[in-house]
Amino acid sequence: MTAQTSRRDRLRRATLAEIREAARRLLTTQGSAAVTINAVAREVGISGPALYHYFASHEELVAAVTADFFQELTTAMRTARDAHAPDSPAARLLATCRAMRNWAVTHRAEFGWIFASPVPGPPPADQRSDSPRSLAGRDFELVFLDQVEALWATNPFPVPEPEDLAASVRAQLTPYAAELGRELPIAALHVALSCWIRLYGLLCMEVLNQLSFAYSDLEPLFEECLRDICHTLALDYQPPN
Amino acid sequence: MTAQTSRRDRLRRATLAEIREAARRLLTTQGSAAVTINAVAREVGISGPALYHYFASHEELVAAVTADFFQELTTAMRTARDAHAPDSPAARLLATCRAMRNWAVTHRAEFGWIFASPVPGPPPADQRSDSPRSLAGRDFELVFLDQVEALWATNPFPVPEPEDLAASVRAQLTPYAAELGRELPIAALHVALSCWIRLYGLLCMEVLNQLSFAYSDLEPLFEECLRDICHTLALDYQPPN
DNA sequence: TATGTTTGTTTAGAGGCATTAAGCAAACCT
DNA sequence: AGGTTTGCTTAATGCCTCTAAACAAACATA
Repeated sequence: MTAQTSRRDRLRRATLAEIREAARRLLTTQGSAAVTINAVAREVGISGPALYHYFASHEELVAAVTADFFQELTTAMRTARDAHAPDSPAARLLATCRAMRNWAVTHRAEFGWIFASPVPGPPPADQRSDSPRSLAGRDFELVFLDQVEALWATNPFPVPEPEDLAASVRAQLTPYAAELGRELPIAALHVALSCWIRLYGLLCMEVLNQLSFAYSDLEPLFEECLRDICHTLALDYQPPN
Repeated sequence: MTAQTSRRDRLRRATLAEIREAARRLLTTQGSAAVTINAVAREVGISGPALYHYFASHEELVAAVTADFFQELTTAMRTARDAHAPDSPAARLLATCRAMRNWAVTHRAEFGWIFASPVPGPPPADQRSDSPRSLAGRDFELVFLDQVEALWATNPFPVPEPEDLAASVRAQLTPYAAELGRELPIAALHVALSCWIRLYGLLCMEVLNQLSFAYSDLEPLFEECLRDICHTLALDYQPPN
């Protein structure tokens, strides 16, 4: 099925990679506004419109680069997780989260790009959920959720009683839970997502410089957040290193 | 001191207001990318470069509009707060926070603009902290912090022991506390900021559509967050309405 | 009141960006 | 060997930011 890599195929693949690298280089060195079709083409050594043979539009190039970032971040998290045995779920979850923040602060431009790049919500009908960008984003979320699911299987954590879970939350989460197809009750999924939102939201605010008016190093806040999350998930918090 | 409003002054002021209104209209109807100098000028009825007599650059126009949004949001929060007597601090704080979310979801474009608009951190030396945009942003944060301070004065909430507060947090917060000049111990300030970060972060993620993959209506999540915050601040949570 | 300055505006223009169109040459396939 | 696909180029359109030059009306003042 995988087309035999003809000479042309290999060249094309190499150029595609080079283009994405150039785009990323421009982003990290000169900011997101510098990632223009023309500038990237110049960087690669081809002339403007030639780039349209590789990406149909500026938006598509942006999406491809975003997918790259998601994948790299996801890989970093998975790698950190796998450095700990499956029978110590707390260590695995903490390592995953810390790897996430570590990637975010060592790749601020890329992490901010993931956020600030236009995710205009669901205007284009059902959001083309098969685009590489969406797939990579999905995969990213799953790193966390899958671990909570594994945790639930062996060390179930307390969840709100059905009567304490707002009916609308249950209604909203039902389709998503079905789409996930995981063995996680709605209430547990809600707890997991709440934790995820706190983590992700904190990093978002850190990288978008919304907290620099008061804090310069958010690592202690992040660790406090992890402590809270461990408490919520009935895990033993362990400080880093 | 206030210059007597000559005829020219009045006209200028009117044009300035009209320009900012036009910019906002373009933002809400066509998205942030549509807020260009040319488009705004067209909307107002003057021709491109004329707008440079009112704003020195596109960036400055963006900053002015951002300041407008901050002010409007701040006013909405203060108004909601003042609808409750000063002797029911819980009601005042809850009303403030709910007004914040209400403004955010009824003015998604504006709230997202506040976030996504380039706050490139502290590259320009000390961040020109006297720009209208920065002042308005400062004022916005104070709506929340001032209430926590008032709360602290009458109903002090539990704060972490000094030995539980990371030394670096204390070090980081000391200059900010001094700059605030409020009667709030560092530990209490830290608790207040943690609450603020959760609130603001949740709204940020909601408006930036980072949660739409699972939730469509985040109001219940916001109320859960408020419940947590009330618990942290030793307040009685009261459901809305 | 006459004169000079400030202010609001316009058109022209430079330089950049996204994108499309037309054309050319090398690589590929048959 | 000939036709097709692919990669690339230059032109060209229309948008953008921003500067420059020019002009007229409003203002200030001697």
